[in-house]
Amino acid sequence: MKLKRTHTCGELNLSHTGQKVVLNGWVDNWRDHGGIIFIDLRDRYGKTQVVFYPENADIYATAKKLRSEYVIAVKGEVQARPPEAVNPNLSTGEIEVRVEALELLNVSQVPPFEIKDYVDASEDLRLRYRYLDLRRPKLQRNILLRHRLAQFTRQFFDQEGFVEIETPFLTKSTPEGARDFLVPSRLHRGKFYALPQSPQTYKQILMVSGFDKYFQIVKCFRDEDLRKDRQPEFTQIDIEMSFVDEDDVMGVVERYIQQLFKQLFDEDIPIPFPRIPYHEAMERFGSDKPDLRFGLELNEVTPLFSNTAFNVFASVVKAKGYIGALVVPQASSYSRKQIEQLGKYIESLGGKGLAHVKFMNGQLEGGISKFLSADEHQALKTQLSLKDDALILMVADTHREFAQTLLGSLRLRLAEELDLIDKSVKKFHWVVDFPLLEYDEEEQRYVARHHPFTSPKLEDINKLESQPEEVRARAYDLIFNGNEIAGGSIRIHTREMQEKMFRLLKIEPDEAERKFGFLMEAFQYGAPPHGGIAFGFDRLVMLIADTPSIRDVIAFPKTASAVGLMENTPSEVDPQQLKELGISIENK
RNA sequence: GGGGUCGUAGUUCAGUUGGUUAGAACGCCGGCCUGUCACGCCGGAGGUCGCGAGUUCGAGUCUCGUCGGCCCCGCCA
Repeated sequence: MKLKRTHTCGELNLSHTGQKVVLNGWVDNWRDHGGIIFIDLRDRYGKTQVVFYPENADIYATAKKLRSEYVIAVKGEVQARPPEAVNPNLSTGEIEVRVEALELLNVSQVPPFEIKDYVDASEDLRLRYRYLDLRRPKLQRNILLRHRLAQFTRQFFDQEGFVEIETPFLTKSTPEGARDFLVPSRLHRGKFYALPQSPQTYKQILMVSGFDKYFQIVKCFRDEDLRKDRQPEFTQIDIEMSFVDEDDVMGVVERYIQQLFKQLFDEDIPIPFPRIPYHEAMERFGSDKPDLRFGLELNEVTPLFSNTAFNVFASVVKAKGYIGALVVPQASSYSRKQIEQLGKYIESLGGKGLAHVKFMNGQLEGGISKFLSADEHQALKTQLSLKDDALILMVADTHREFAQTLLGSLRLRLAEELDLIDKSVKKFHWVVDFPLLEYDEEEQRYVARHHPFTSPKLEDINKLESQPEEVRARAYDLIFNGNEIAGGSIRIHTREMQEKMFRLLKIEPDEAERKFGFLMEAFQYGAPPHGGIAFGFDRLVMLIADTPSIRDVIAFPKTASAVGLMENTPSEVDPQQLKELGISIENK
């Protein structure tokens, strides 16, 4: 390549007029006027219009053949555009480059879709040709934002005295939590490494080592089903600190978020963030990650129906279940069909159904109103402070939290349909006081809600054996506009407590020893009290980039079925490779 | 594992009650054009209607199966 760039395609302006410059880039668009030819040259910094005149026959002949996505180098003089030809939509729109030399660096086939932000292509096609999709300004902006966030993160935690330490990817499979990705060992036939679900145990051991404040921007791997905000490999900002309690960890995180928005976007985020106990979040919003940008809170109405004749509610009351209501104001125009759709939605989530009544002209009508007594009408009216034109949506289920979750999902859907969310608002808050354990019906035992290294609250320790489900954890989740973006806890740091926890989880002592013996052993050599948190980095970037999918902020993501469409992963391997590993494949 | 939804030209889509030769826009190819910038004008090529069965005189359209994309439930300490 003879012509090496002196400038990028985004930086030239009137002040460069008269200068000889060289630009390298891709043909974004071409306009051949017969005599004069315009090319928009594109690189990641922007676009610059270059002009070919017929004077130089050789160059002009080559220019005639230029097509979309050809890679070229041009040399020429920066000239001011005629006033009527200035393009105000382009940062370089006041100038153009009059080409004196042209080097065709590479041609391109006609791309399978146009590399333009205003041209759509299906996502599978864009994933198949990810390198072309990544040429688009929109995706480039996301990737560059991700880069800036990563750089800010390193700078912030460095300034706060944190040490970035790498932990292994070839780790040990653990019984609790997500399914592991396994890596067979060639040197130890029949044995496997596991890719880390998170560097949890390593970072705790680094605390035992005295590193005090650790962070890492690190890949994690979980072999579970995907969602629009979940990929099998994803990135965490992993943080751990010694000699701290909840307030210290939450404090660092609040400063991090505040400075992030200040430095990157000059936005002021007030701290500290509100803290909402888990129980309250469920009661008021039906979610452990409530979106606080709008109201529409849940109302429990179970007691109103203690003697109801309405069978559906009566059976739920009898089973000590939960009946809750959402009151949608000025919604009497909701059509029968729309309400039916909401009912189908509840059923698709596993609910038994959605009951509704309308409040018009001072009384309840429609829906289930005819099954309710006059007293019940009055009680609903009073307790829900009903005003005319309200739509009341009710869900009942024998399982209290499940019913609340259904209403929580309905609440989000209604907010979307009724446009209740002010998208310019940024709401950060903590959810705290999570239950330490939850009962797993399938496994017939308690499992850790967060993870088995989370410390119980001191004041609840005496309930560990008597009322395990009552014990609260020293855990905290950070919620941003209804999305969980970070979660962490104060950890257990003594062998005794850790053993007790494993016993509660019905993990046999010899299994605990095999899987976590190294951690418990480390605790015996002066483990400091410690705690930490981890951010879902991709999710954070996704929310800040305001894009609907985590795939939009990952250079090479997988599809919903965990397939890499560009490189075709996963794929079969050479039988010789399997032989070396001592692995044979069962018939499918 | 379960549910929903989509699949028609290179791309994004339309396609009526099952009925003649499946359309549009953009892109692509050829021609014309010296101030355009999502240039313009003229002409042209381009289709295994995802795949496989079935119903029917006749299927892009209906039925069943299957594959793939996306979304949700389960799952994700």
